[in-house]
Amino acid sequence: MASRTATELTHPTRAELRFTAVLAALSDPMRLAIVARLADVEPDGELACGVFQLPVSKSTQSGHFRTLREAGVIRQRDEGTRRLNRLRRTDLDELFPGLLDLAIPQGREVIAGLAG
Amino acid sequence: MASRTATELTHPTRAELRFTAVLAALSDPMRLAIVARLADVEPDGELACGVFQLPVSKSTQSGHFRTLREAGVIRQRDEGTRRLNRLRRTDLDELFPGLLDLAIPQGREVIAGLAG
DNA sequence: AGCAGATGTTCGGGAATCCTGAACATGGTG
DNA sequence: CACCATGTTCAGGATTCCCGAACATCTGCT
Repeated sequence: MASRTATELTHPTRAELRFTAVLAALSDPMRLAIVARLADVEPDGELACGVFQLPVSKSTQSGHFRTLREAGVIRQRDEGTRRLNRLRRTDLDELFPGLLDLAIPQGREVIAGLAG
Repeated sequence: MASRTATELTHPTRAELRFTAVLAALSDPMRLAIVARLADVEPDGELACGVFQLPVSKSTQSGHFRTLREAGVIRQRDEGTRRLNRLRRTDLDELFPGLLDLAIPQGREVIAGLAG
């Protein structure tokens, strides 16, 4: 899947990262949860889209990942049938120091709220 | 004006501030510019809505202020015919330390881009 | 008091965005 | 090859955003 032919997995370069886009990407509970789980497997840890069991439809989840990638919060690559996601920690820490450290605990709270 | 009778200027308490709402409020260039200008008159400095000369319509600007207030980023009070705005610095710093210090320079860049 | 100006808010319509189920595409497996 | 698993795309309805126009409130002037 992943339609490699159609959507070529475009990522913004570090210089192209925009604060407003990153904030917009992080301003959603589901996306915060995704970021927090990715932070738990750092560094170099990757998680497939499917392992996140969020209470939203599959297409909505797909949209969330695209939003995060186009904002530059995560990096995606295809491996076989799965799309693997990794947090762009170094880029974000360099440009917006402290932001991820603020967002990640908030994402964990979302996860706790979903489970509990 | 300010329609004191209809919309009673409701502010969230500190405990009611939500990270996602604050991030959403800060994820817009115009609102970032507002925050940066309010930061320049801290502490206890207040600015009327009208002093911000943003390239948006008056009604849009009014909506931006409401978004910021309902997210808990600013505090508003009416004085005569003007609505005065103040940054909720202590609340935000306590709950999300570093976030404003990240957002304010970004807002200044927006302002510089508008002037230049 | 009455009227005009200043400052903001609200309302209605058109544009853009978000969420979802259904259909589609691709890779792995028996 | 048939089948399943993983994700994406598409079309629709609902929500949100932006704007101009109209409205509301306060202040000042005569």
